[in-house]
Amino acid sequence: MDAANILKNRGLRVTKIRVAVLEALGKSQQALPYGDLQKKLSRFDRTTIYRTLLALMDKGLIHKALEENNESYYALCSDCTSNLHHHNHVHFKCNECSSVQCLYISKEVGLSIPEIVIDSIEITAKGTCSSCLLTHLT
Amino acid sequence: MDAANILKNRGLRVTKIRVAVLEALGKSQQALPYGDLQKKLSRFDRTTIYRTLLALMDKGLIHKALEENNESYYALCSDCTSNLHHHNHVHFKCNECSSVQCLYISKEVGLSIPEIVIDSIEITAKGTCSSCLLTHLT
DNA sequence: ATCTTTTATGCAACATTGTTGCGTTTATGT
DNA sequence: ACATAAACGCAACAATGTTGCATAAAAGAT
Repeated sequence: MDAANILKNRGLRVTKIRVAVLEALGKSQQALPYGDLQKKLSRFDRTTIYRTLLALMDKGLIHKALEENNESYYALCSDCTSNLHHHNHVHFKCNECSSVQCLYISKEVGLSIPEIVIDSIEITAKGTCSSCLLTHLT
Repeated sequence: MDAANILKNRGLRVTKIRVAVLEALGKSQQALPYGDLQKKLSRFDRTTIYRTLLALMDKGLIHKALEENNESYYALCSDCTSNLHHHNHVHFKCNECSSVQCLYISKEVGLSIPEIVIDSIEITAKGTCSSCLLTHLT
């Protein structure tokens, strides 16, 4: 399904920047930091970029994969709806190249703590990504 | 051990703000967001607060428990050294009161993904804290 | 296709967070 | 008490994120 129809299905108007954001995140295998998005979308106003990200997050089309050192990394959602966000996947950040990606592995972490109700659990793994590992071999 | 000796043991000079930060975090059962620290430490310059946090993090005395919505939450480390940071505990954020705390439960999450090397795993749980649960009962 | 209404955009202004350079002050060992 | 190395306060700056408002664009109806 193309970006325009994805937007319509969530009750969002089809605008250039929304399509551009979805396509930018869709093309990338990785989550994109805000700075990268701003560079790619420099023809749009910064305010508009922020509002676009908020709108897409609100409708469950994208999510913040990671927030670190004041950088937010955004990625497409795989199976969120407007009302329900499912993010039971793992986020991975490479310590060498700082790339962030969503690992779609099912990882159920059972946690139960007395006197506390746990609704969701986020897992962030850090290490070395495949492309950085490859460059080590040379 | 008091704050002054903790600082000396890590090769840090004992200054008012470092003691104040350690005591503020030590007194609180929760991780403190930067904004709260700034309020508590308003007698010090903002720059100094930032540099203090960096110095204490560098020596493994405190850590960022969570970074969310551009707020960093800081907490004391339990068993980090200058060289080695152990953060294999769980961070918990209450969705209602936004409080953040470190849960010192041992939770080993085994994750292995082909072509990727994983060094560390961070777990953040979200839900309702005990004090918010109590207020629901009334 | 044009009109109308609702929504989104761009711009300006502002708030907050975080960093850097530099002169002054403070902590520590002698 | 003194010397020196480190930390502090201040000013300036950069980046991120938000808000209000006038203008422009999208979507459905005519």
